[in-house]
Amino acid sequence: MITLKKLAKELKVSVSTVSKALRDSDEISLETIDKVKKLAKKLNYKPNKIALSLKSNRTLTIGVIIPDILNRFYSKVLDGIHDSADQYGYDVITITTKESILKEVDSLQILSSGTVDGVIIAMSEETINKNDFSHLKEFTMKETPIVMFDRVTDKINCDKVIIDDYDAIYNEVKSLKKLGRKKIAFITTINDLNVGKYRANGFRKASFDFFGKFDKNLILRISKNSDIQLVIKNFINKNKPDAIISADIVCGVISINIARSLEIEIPKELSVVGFGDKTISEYSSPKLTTIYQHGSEIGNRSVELLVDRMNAKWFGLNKNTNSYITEIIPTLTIGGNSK
Amino acid sequence: MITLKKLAKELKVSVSTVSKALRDSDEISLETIDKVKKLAKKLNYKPNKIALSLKSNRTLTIGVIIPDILNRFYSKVLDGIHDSADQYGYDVITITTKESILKEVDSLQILSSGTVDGVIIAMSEETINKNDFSHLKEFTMKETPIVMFDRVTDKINCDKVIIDDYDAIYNEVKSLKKLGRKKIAFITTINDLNVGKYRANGFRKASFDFFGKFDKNLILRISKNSDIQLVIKNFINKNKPDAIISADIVCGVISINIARSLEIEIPKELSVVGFGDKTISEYSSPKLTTIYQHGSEIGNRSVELLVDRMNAKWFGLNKNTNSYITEIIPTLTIGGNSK
DNA sequence: CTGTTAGCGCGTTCAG
DNA sequence: CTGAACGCGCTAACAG
Repeated sequence: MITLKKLAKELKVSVSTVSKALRDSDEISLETIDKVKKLAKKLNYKPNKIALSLKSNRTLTIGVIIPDILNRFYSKVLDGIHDSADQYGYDVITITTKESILKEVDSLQILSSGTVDGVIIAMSEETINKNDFSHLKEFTMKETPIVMFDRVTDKINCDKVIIDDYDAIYNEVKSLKKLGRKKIAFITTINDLNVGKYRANGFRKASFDFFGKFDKNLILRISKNSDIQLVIKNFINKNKPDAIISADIVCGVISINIARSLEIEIPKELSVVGFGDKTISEYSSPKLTTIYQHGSEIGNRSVELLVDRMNAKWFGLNKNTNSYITEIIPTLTIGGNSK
Repeated sequence: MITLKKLAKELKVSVSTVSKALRDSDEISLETIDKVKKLAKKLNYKPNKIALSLKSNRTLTIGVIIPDILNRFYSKVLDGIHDSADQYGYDVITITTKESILKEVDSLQILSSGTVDGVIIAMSEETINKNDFSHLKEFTMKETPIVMFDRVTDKINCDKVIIDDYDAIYNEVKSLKKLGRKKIAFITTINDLNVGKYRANGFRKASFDFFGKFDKNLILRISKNSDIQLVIKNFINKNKPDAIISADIVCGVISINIARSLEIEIPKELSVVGFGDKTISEYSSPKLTTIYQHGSEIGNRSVELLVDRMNAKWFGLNKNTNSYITEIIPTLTIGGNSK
């Protein structure tokens, strides 16, 4: 590794002269600057980030804690985080909890030993179920800023970024009704998550508002280990809905394909709407009507909020420490089969 | 931030006493050890990783450079990397190149300023197309070990982990023939990638070996911006294959759904095989016959190889510096529609 | 214009 | 048993 010391030795000057020369200090003669820079370039000198961090107490790295990197939504958010972080000059260190609260606690520990300047987190399923946020509470007591997204809780005071799950579904029911649909079903595999509940609530409320009643037979909750394809097939056969809203990212596509195999015409006899993105919608024919979650925007905004907090900390910019922002990223329904 | 210094001040002892006490040194009285540890626990003291790194010249962090985190294959590998890295006690910092050689060069720069102990990389598409590996060559000259996976090149000397793309397709043709298929088609959207070429070559060779000829009309190369669904539909109508092998992760599922919409019975009239994983195969009905890439295993092995090199560097273990390993992870075909 | 000194947080000498 | 001194690589305040 090339260090200032080595350059200094080679040039027979002091370390600080080299340091200053490389930063174009006007305390150093142009001649020396030139000499130093030439050698630095030749030996491909790179200032050691670790040493810089130790001095400045900033690592220019942010930590991201997510439940699962294989979940398409989270990988989209992560992608957005990467993009924005890159723009602001931050590196990203990611840890996945696999939905375990234990790993979440560990992750927070790891990140609180000075490796990152800030943290972005979506809580694990277990954390939500156990309703135990003590590790997060503890973390917010420290000086490292934290931003929560998607899986959030009122119990923790910090900036948050979420999508309007409730409204997304509510509005979907509304426009399906406008298209003349009369028997709208709701299929979910994520009812134990907050987001899943919000979406189900949106559906229930909309059913009341637009149809005057809510038929609970039209909600299909699928448990983790069941044969999704089979369950949906039976459900469609039994209930014959003319529209299906999927609360998650897979059931929409599956429903379309099942319906086709049952000789149901889409969108004539059945509209299918679900969360997803462009790639997901490609998987079915006709394409799924997709509620686009703006995963990358969520990532972008999370980084921006975090950067604001970090700047406030380092540069003492005017940022009210006691008031936190909860930002709601709207969903968008595009394309597909329901027109 | 709680430091040794603060603890020392609080307890009115010297910094080194605190340091030793925390590490159970027998130079320190049990009484003092107890006192120190109690306070450390109370204040939740965590040794500063940055300072440790500066001293030891090790960061216990590995850097990962991948073309795209939204690509399911790479996110699976990344997941495997996370798992193994975690086991070995390493953090993971990830950078995505978005298939740009420029970003790849940058990424390597970023990671070579002391932030990571080792690097795992899959090259960008642009790097491969331009055939320009100088930045990688340069990197291998430094002391930071590097492991390449999936997108690799002979030009660079380092450990590598790849899958047997050629054999995977070759064997697939073989078993489809065994099932009585006579007109096997090959659909690809990734012909400009090495892996795409290997797979196409496997198909070509197998066609010769098992059918005595190769009909190039049965290879469908789809360009980036075309309407995949439409192109495949026309292709099937025109060529009427009785089996389709998809070189990538999307065309298999799409083909099944298109075929169904054309009233083609699967698997009776048409078998469809493609790369993917369990989730992907759920997207079609009947399910896709899936060539499983073992993404996580690739990640696991990459980390293991890297850890070996890093250990060799730090602890001088017996590891031949001049001989590098190329590990081939076999594919596996599971389930689906072709029986 | 250049060099010396100090200090970021830590662990490891070496002296008391 | 305890503390002072040193060095990891770097910058900044202070001397010359």
